[in-house]
Amino acid sequence: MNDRPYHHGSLRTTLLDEAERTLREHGLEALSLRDLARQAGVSHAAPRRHFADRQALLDALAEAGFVRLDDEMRKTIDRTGQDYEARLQAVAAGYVRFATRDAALLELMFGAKNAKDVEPPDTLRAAAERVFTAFGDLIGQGQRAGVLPPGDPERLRLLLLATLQGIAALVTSGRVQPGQVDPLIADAIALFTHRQR
Amino acid sequence: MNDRPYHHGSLRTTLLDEAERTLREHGLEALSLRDLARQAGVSHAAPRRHFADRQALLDALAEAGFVRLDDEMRKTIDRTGQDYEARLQAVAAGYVRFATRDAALLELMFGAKNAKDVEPPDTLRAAAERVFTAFGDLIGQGQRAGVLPPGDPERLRLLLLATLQGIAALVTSGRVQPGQVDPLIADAIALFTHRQR
DNA sequence: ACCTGAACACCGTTCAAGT
DNA sequence: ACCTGAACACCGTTCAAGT
Repeated sequence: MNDRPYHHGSLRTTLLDEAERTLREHGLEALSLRDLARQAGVSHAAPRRHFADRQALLDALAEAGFVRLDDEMRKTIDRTGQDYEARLQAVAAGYVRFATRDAALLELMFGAKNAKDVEPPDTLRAAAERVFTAFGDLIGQGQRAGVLPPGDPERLRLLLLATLQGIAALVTSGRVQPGQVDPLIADAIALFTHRQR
Repeated sequence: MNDRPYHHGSLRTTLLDEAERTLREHGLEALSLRDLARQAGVSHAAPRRHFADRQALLDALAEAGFVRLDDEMRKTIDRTGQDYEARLQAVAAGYVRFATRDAALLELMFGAKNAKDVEPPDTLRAAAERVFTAFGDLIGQGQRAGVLPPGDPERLRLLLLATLQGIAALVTSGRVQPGQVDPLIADAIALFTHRQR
């Protein structure tokens, strides 16, 4: 512990990893720059070199979150076969799982509280964009497959995103049990595909 | 300012009102007990008599939020006529308006971050319950009117709630413009009522 | 019953100085 | 280029004491 060299070497990565863990296990309130520095074995002012301020760290976390979510989504799409409804169900379930496992991170990603007057950096916006594009592609596939109704794909995309986001919020707040998630998603998809149940 | 009596008289209410305003205008981060005390013209330790700690104030805010939301919902229901779809649209729009106007408050109400290990007080749970019951009633009306599909009303209620919560989240995060809200809600309701568009 | 004032242990942020 | 240490202005929380 004390034989650490003067230069940490990978402080930025260490801070981000540790921050993501703290966020997941103890929430945003518990995330302190001084504490992260302590865990990394550097002085409290050292993080300053890598993150201008606390918000910069949070933005970096959000961006990494979008990158990971995008990754997971694309992997899920690759893994599923040609059955569109099964694919949609899998992607939706994956999204909700991410959102509930990393609820505090998702809040950061959707910036409810930081969006007061500060603009998110371009790299964060771009990472978010990629996720939304992936959702758009998924909608397009469904429409071409005739499983989703025709019409403005943008509206369908927003509606699907809203539904998943909402289901995740209900789980996070304890109003829906994790076991209810998959049937709830199936219900939601049934609405979209106009299959009566 | 300085001619204030030793006993404030209505400190609790003053603190809550001021806190709600701060929450709306500057977000949760900006909410400090010491600052509230300062604005109320009392010492920083005075709020302690009314709120055991910061979390107790946040819980009280959340509870007041549920009470107000419940109030608004019931008023909206009373105001609308017999056209069920119009009523549903009005209630949904009202919910989303509340959620976007008081986004930080809604986060408190749905306790994403405080739900780490602390249990919310009974009064808060009860206030939340009343809102969810109102939603359940609304679903029941729709099913009896034959506008909503039959089947488990609980699932429909969760799905509707999730959709509205999700739409609000998209607005709050700036991914949906306020002007897009009403059409988006209309789209969502159309899905529920199985009207093709 | 309600509020004050001092005290304690934390923060984020800044900046001159060290390696 | 990267990190330290002291300093500053804030927090929430506690508690003896005042009215």
